[in-house]
Amino acid sequence: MPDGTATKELIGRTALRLFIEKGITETTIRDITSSAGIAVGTLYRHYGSKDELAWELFAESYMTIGRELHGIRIKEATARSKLEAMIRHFCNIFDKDTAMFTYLFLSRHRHLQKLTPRMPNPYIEIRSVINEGIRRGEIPRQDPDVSASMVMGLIMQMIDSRLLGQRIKQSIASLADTTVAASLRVVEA
Amino acid sequence: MPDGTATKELIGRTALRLFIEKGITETTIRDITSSAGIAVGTLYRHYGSKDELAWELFAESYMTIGRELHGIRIKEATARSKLEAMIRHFCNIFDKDTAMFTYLFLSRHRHLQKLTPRMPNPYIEIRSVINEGIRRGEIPRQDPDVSASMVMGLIMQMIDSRLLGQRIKQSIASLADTTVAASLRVVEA
Amino acid sequence: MPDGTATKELIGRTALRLFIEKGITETTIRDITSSAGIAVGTLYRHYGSKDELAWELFAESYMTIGRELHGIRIKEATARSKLEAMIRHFCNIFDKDTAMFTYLFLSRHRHLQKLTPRMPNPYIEIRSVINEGIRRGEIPRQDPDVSASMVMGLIMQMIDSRLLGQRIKQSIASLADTTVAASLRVVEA
Amino acid sequence: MPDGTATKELIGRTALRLFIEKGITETTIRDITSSAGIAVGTLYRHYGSKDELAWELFAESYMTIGRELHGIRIKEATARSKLEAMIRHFCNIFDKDTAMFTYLFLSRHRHLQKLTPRMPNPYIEIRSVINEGIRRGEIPRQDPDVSASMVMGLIMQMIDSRLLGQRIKQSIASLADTTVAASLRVVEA
DNA sequence: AATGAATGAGACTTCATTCAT
DNA sequence: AATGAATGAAGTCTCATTCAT
Repeated sequence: MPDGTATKELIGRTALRLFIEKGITETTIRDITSSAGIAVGTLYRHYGSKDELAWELFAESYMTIGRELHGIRIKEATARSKLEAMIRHFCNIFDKDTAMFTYLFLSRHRHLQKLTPRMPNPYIEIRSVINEGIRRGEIPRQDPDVSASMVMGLIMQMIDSRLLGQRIKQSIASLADTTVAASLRVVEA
Repeated sequence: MPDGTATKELIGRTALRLFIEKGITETTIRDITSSAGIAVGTLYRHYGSKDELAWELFAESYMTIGRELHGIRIKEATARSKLEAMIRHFCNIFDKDTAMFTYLFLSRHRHLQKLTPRMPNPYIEIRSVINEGIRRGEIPRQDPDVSASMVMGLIMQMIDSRLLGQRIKQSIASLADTTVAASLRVVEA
Repeated sequence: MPDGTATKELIGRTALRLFIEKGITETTIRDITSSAGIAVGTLYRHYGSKDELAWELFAESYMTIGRELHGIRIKEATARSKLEAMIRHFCNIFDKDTAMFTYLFLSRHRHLQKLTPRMPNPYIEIRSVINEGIRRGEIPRQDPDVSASMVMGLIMQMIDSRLLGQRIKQSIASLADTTVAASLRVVEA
Repeated sequence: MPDGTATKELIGRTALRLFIEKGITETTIRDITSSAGIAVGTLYRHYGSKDELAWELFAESYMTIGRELHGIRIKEATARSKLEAMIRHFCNIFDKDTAMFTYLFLSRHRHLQKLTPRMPNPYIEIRSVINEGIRRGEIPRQDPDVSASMVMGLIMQMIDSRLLGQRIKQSIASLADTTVAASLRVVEA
């Protein structure tokens, strides 16, 4: 029963790789289909347009991470342990699905404005951790948006460094430790 | 009255604005020329191609900032004062020429690999500050590349927050204070 | 229970409607099958191609009308009564199966050259009426092709007016009277 | 001074010919440009799209004829002379620019709904002649819309006969005489 | 220096048709 | 008989670049 699901996944996987390698605009539909070994028309049976393909690839992963961070926030007890678990989770995802994570990182500016408040959202989860930490007296009073941004900045930079890959050769584990430590220092003053 | 220069500057200014608004690939030569009120052919008298225009716009500003940070590094006395002056310098540039800074931020991934080691380079300057700080015992022993990356991450995130402009409404001055403080905490442990 | 026939008719009916609404070229196979609630492959079991479908729909109705007009020509006695009966017959068909008639009207230029002399043909019937009328002295000597064309012109225009529907809101019955009268005046001089 | 006007006219002329020969939808952009001996991009410098090209070709001629009929209506004295002059004018246009007239005839259904009430309009002129004729007692009381439609029907059929060209070989002059006579009979009862 | 009409490769997308199930 | 995923040729349109004026 060739229900097409396998083909759709093949297309998604192939597109992801090419979008990362060359950029979304620079990747043509024919790049994707010939790389995937399918006909052009087949792509359009599964995705309405190139834009829709790019967006679906983004939104799916973005919301998945949002949901996972939400799970961590609920499960862990303290602000410290939540933040640490979240950052380590980012590292795990990066290790397990570098391509997906890289795509999220590189294409976020293109897609961010299409997100609706209802969608699961990693940034909101981090801010909530800080908010709750302040309320419980675990961390000093501070602007939760500024702090959440800075924590995100540290994580993003970790990825940036790996992607450009020129300057930092650390293992992802040691980067995790360093980033956790830095994040806690930034948040706890 | 070298009016060729004025035209070239007009083109550069116009292109910069459009590149930021729509992205480089999404901006057409005709977008630029009609916005600037000139003919298509005129653009090609001043820039060899669209790629060259995008690169020249990037490299010029990137190297200027590199030179300015170099000046700060030489002038200031301590690692602390150097880092603080550098971050405040970034804020000043952002205030004075937001468009240029935004363009650098958004297009860096496209251009970074074209940089040669000989070119003035903001990142190198920050790393040098940390390196020297360690050697003089002003800050603890640490991986200068990791630390420089994290400081850059904080600065980049500040810009990111302003550009997406959804979450942070702080004045750039107050962001400067916060970023300086966070950077020092990250570096000094 | 020959259910293949029912499906074929469903396809024909659906295609007819869409061909009228959007034009033949502008109607896609998928438009037809999804409108009819069947699979694409099913259409091709009943019609060899889209062109064949369009032609079959045309030819079937065109020849039916030709045969009916032939019946009228044989049954009625005078040129006057034949012409009147024929025009009223057109009006009846229009009322009973507007879709089919509209399709004939709109697609005739595309199909007319595929007609062979052997096929039943409404125009030939009208010309024969005029020819016979002249021979019997019922109507003045005149070019039967020109006159038949003009009578067809009046009928076609009646449909045209209804289809574009902007200018004439008369009931089809009252249009019949007027058209009959005008046709007789055109033919009888 | 190659201002491009010549090229635009060349494109229009070529497109008109092909639209008539093959139909609008069936004529491709490449058909037009290779027939005209120009590049694809050149067509798009002069016409925004294929639809716009088809419409511009239609509207221009349609309104010109509307304006010319208006001139006739004002210049001639009686309903009879006006109608006769108008029908002869149609014949003259057909002789002088058969291609344009043919195009108007074949593509009218596609374009008619884009006409606005403000545009010069041949049908309106014919109806006005009948309206005024009734008011002055030159022709009997009758529905001006129905009569105008029937006159248009006779004219259209004359073209139809020439285009399909199978049945009528009369010179356009003799068709004019016949059509004038028939029209007057239709209108004057 | 400036102009802008012309170029044509190449992008995205559609759609009639096939065929394994 | 019916299904619908897959095909790929062909369509429309864009756009960086050139060049005669």
